[in-house]
Amino acid sequence: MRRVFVPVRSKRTFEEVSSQIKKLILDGVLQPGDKLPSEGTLGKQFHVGRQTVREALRILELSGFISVQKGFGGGSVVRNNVLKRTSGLLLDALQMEKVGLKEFTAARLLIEKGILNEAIDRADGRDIRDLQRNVAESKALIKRGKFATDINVEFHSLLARASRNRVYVLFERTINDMHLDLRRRRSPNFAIDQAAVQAHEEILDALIEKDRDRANRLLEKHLLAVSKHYRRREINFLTRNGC
Amino acid sequence: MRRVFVPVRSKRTFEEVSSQIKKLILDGVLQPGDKLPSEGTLGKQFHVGRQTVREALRILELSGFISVQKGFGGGSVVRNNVLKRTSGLLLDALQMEKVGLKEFTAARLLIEKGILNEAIDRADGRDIRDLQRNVAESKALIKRGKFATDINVEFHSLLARASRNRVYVLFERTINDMHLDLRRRRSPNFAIDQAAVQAHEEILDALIEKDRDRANRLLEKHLLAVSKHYRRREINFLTRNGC
DNA sequence: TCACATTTGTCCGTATGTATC
DNA sequence: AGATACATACGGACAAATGTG
Repeated sequence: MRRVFVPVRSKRTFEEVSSQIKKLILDGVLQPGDKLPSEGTLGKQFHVGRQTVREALRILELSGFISVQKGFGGGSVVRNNVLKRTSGLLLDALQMEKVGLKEFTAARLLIEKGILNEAIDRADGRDIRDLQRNVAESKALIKRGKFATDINVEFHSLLARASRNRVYVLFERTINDMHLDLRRRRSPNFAIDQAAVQAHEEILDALIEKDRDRANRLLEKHLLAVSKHYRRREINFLTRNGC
Repeated sequence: MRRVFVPVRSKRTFEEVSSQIKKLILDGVLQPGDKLPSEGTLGKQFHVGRQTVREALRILELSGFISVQKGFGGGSVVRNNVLKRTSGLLLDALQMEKVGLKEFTAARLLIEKGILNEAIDRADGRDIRDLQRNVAESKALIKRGKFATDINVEFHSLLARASRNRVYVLFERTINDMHLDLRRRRSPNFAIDQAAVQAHEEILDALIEKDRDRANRLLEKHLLAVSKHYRRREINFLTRNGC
């Protein structure tokens, strides 16, 4: 016998408003691109004040369900940025827990390997072309002596997309956000960008040839090299003031 | 050449307020349990109105950085619920994307296998005892003809904790939330609970004996059986109105 | 370039509900 | 029961942004 009594906690008004709107979005009644009424109009329709509406909109905005713009023709528009927003919050969560480099690397290895194996099975011509273009662009940057950090990180996002699994995409985005946060804490390093693009090229070759073992070996080597580099630099990972 | 121009977007006042408080929390200046000043006091200190403060607090509350209580002695208290909140938002994100059972199962397999392998290396006596107690309690429930869904789900959380990797813990929590959401859509099923606890017991045995191959085989069989059960029942996974 | 309308952003004053002492 | 301190909620007002004519 479980859950006979349901917890009685009276919802605050703005919570009621936000979950009503959220339900409409999840049910597909409101779709991305649809414009919500203005704050004042919403207030009248819900019979609540404008302040209440605003707090509800803040929640929906932070969750990525809507975006808000000021000015003439502005207002709230339904979006599908929930995934994007969430990865930012995940980063906060892991910062709060002061997650270390070892934990991050282990998780990254697992996720990226899973992605790679699915991508080998599922990648189509377009995926391959995008990955090749990514590597080519990165190599061009490197050749001109420029940093290729962002574009190298994007390689992994493209792989995730090729896996055709949106759960992977979400997890990978989180991992990538953590990674970018890590990169941001150190001075740009050309050698690591150079090594990364070379590794990516080799991994992509193995993927195209569907050589699973080689691809996994290369990926593991690549990720461990990156991790080792951070450890050598003694980066305080995911902490702000070194504590 | 990338990112020469940095996006200029003037922060709204409530965003400025919330990120200042958030930074204090992440830096450890404000710690869980600390009480924030009242909304009015905060407004005076930041030189902003109370509504602005309230919108900032809404953001922090949704993110899990604070909790707010009404009444005498109430107010905002610093918390560490970020991880907990985030998994709820992840669920929203995946609902929004209408993720299917196949994607869910693939991701679940990957994460849980990773967790199991780390747990085999890292679980200490206390972890083992907790897992054993979980299985024993579940078996007792089953024996008395009662459902053991919640406690069976908890088995996987305990495994995640034993992996000593908080990134895994977070991902596993997300997977578990999705799973519970799935279970909630169907009538309780005794057979699946019964099969699950048996699988858990076998997996735990293999874990204690550090028999990696057997543990992985058993886990895969267990998770695929669960997935198969849902597919047979033609559950509309992670969608609300069957579309 | 200059109003103008619309909508969000922000502030203030006030009243109510709620939980603790 | 009453006083207190706080969040919650409402309505009014003005500022700022933004597109239109």
